[in-house]
Amino acid sequence: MSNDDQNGIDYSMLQSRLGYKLRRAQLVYFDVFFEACAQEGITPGLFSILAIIYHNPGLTQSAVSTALDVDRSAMVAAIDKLESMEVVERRKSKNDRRSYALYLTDKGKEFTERLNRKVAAGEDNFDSFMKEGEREWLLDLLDRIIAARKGG
Amino acid sequence: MSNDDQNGIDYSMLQSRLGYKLRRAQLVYFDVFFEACAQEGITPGLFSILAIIYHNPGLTQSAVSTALDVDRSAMVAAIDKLESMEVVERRKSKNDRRSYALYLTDKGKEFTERLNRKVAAGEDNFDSFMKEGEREWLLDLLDRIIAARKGG
DNA sequence: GCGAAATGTTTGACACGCCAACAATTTAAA
DNA sequence: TTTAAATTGTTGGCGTGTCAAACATTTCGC
Repeated sequence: MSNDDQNGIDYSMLQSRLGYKLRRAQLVYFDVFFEACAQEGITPGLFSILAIIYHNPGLTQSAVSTALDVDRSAMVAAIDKLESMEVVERRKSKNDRRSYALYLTDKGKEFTERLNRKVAAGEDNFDSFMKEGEREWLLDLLDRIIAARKGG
Repeated sequence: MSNDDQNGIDYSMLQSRLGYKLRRAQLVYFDVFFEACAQEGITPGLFSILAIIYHNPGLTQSAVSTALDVDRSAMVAAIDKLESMEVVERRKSKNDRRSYALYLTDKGKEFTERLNRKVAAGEDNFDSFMKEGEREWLLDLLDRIIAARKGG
């Protein structure tokens, strides 16, 4: 077995580096993910926000940001954009006058469902190299990696 | 089976999205990778460059950039830094007066080997949640994903 | 020999993550 | 109850990384 690719480059030191391989593989799937989202005029990051709000209506911006593990300052421009697209709305919370409760509009719900179908189809369309059951196994292993984040 | 995490958030739409899970997992391993590199005053991107030059001495900057799938303009500052650390040197190519041939210095070879041990140890130290043989399986599957990049 | 392509390089735009502030508000402590 | 500490949304700055375009020098194809 060789450590060369088709260009004759020796990748020995990177061959068994999960950090490197995960990055390259993530870039590949990001393209798939991105292309599906772009068809609906949106980015993968914005889709993940919609996906969270869809199943968790009423969440605050901070709650969404911690759910997705992004900085809450990044949420401002994101919700601004989704609100300008009329798929998300900020409602003033009665309990806490500091925060907003986030909801999808009717248009937003339909938009998110269509987006979800498109993204899922885009990924499934790219799974031809996977053997039976491998996808589920991969998702499970990735979950374990994510869960082991802090001092597993 | 629930789609909630420990905070009671419903992740249904993201639960089986490889694009999302790969990104999260990559972030986790990037931290491991980054920490190991930081101990030697370097970044994961610079390590990958060293790893390529280590096993492929004499490569041009463009060859390294295509091998790592990064823009060749990004190579300039990277090699500048590695040269200032005296681990890499640009030698003028006799055949092609446009390009440089990249080589590791003796110091650079030792540096890269120590770095490689540290990065590998950092990853192995984080593999406790993996079952026997799972790591090889994962690396193989990631390779297939990367190889399927263009029109799989 | 002449036009096309490659190499290293610079530059500018753009996005993104990270961190530090800040005002308004809520919570906890004394 | 008064006061200190924490939270929320928001802005701004800084560093990074990506991407595209341009450029001079040099090489390659015809």
